[in-house]
Amino acid sequence: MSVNPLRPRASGRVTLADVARVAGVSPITVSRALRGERAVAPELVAKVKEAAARLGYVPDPAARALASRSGTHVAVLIPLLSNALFVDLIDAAQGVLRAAGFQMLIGVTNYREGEEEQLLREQLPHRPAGLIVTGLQQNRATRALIEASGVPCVHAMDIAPDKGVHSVGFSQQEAGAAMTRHLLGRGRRRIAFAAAQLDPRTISRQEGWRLEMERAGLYAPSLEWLNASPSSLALGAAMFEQIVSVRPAVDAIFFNNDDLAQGALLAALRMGIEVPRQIAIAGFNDLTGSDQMVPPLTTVRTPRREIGESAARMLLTLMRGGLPERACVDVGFELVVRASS
Amino acid sequence: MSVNPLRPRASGRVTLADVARVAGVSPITVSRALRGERAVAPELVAKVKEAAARLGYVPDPAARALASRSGTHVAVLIPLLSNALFVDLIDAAQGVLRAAGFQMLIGVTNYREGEEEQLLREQLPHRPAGLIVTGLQQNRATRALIEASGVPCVHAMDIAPDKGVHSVGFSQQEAGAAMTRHLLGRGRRRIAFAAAQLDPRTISRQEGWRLEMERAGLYAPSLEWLNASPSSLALGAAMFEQIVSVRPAVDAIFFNNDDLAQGALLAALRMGIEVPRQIAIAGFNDLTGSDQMVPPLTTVRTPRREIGESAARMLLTLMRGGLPERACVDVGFELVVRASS
DNA sequence: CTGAAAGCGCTTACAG
DNA sequence: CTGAAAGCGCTTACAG
Repeated sequence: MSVNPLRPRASGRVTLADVARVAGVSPITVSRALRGERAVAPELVAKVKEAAARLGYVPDPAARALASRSGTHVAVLIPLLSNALFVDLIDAAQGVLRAAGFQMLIGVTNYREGEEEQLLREQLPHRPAGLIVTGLQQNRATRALIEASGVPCVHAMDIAPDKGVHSVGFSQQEAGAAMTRHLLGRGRRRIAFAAAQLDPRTISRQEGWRLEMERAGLYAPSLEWLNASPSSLALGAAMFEQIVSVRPAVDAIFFNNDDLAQGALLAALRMGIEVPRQIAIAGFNDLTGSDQMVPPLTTVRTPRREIGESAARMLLTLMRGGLPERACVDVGFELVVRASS
Repeated sequence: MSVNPLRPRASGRVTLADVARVAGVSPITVSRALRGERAVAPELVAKVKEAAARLGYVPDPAARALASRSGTHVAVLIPLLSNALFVDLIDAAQGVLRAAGFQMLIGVTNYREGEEEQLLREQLPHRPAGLIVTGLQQNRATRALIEASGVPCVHAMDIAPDKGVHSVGFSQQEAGAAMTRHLLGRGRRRIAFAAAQLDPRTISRQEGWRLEMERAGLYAPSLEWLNASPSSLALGAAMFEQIVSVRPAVDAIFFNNDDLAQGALLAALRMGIEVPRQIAIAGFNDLTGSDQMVPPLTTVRTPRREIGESAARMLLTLMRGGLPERACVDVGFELVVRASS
């Protein structure tokens, strides 16, 4: 049992002090050299880095968080893990954040009222270095919490051009309008809007649809089919069956999410209804499988990975005390026209 | 600017010491009373809790982690976020862990060689209170890391009845065998096994299929269709087209994951091949939409939420220093026979 | 059952 | 450019 002189502490863990001893400098100099903070003589930096590497030094995040009052992790709040949309978002953000040395803590609200606020109250004591939240519709208390914490925060998925917040996303309303214009351009007149979940982004898309329908003089409340249940293929199938039976004159349905539209296409198949000859179907998000449907689904491709990356990068800038080029990044969207319309 | 006597610290944060002062006890007593550790006089506990509530005291996780050498979070390592299987797993585990006051940190390996080890090297310095990893096939270095860290660890998805590890899952091989027996029972003879990703659990299922086929005297290497690409509907469609064109005599295909099988069903629809009359299709996992397919998909329902919850509960026991009733929990699986077979 | 002391491993704020 | 001191807010280990 010989004691390795390079690892003097019996506790096992190599600390800053160990590195300092080996490098022949003070602990604070090691701290500064390793973080690249303030000016440290280049030769000392080299000596410190070599010593740290030799000892296999890994900084203790808990000690760092306690001393600096800011952790090395970012908290990300999303509504759902069961929607590929948000999974893509966090997966992309994760990549950027991790490369920069930040951990990511995921909070899921399940679209529950007050859950975002509750999660924040649990998260904030952990001193996250940054925050990414979904959408712009935080309640009063949540906004106050964020503000008071002083933790940099980026809003993902939607954009707020004027407000004093940082956001990355695209105009949900404009996307809803674009799909509606496409269907109108194909000669469809009685275009139903069918949605589930009814989150703020859904409502924005509905607004886009409604404005275009009104402009075309075709809007009617009976074309709106809203269901607050979670989105799913089964629900889409059920909504499709209901719409075609109650309103046989409807000649197109714009579903608010691809899973609904996929379910509708499968229901049409079962019912022997020809798409798009008898009725056009459109979706939203371009989820997995939409290109494989029979017929392939017309939809709006939403660049959620790009949103995740861009939001993470913006947050990185804010966490480093910098100012992002723009406080609001519009990544746009893409109409994907396939055979279902 | 009057100073609130209940919040003496200018820094804003309410600390243990503040609570101790108000309750008229020492800080360590507050610590013990709040954690329910060791015996503290009931009346003191009440006084402390009241003071803590009045001051709105929230323990600082960083300070606690530094002092106790153990964090208040659990690290969970999964292969992919884009597979609903793992999302369900962590979502369920999250619920149990959060209710017990633990945060959850998610690491994604993307099935990359060595990535699990790398993630662990990043995570362990954060002193997680516990670990949940996917499967049982960790490499040597990874197992050594876990062992040396002393952090309690539960393996999810597969089971290890004999080994000295803690596991929650079901027998992947037995599930593969059960589906194969079902297809054989329906009179199918040339049952192909089609798989993507080829992770250890896929290989186990293949083993189950192969053993049953051999027992029936029907095994042939030409029935194995393995593709290391990620699983997707598009890949399932492509594999289906290839199999029926190269081996027209195949009368059933057992796909290793539902997304492949869903893609195959849609491809059959496009090609005008009748399922199950001309060929039977079976999947695995019972993912969203499988019951909506045309025809609905026969599959194996895997209780991943139950696995997540059970693994989290077992870990909770271990983290509290207890010994779980059983080191290996088999949650089983369920054959779901629908019209596609 | 309760507490005074020491310490976890860093960084901040102040000097020089 | 470098460092000695103090402190972040808890818990451990030792007494009594």
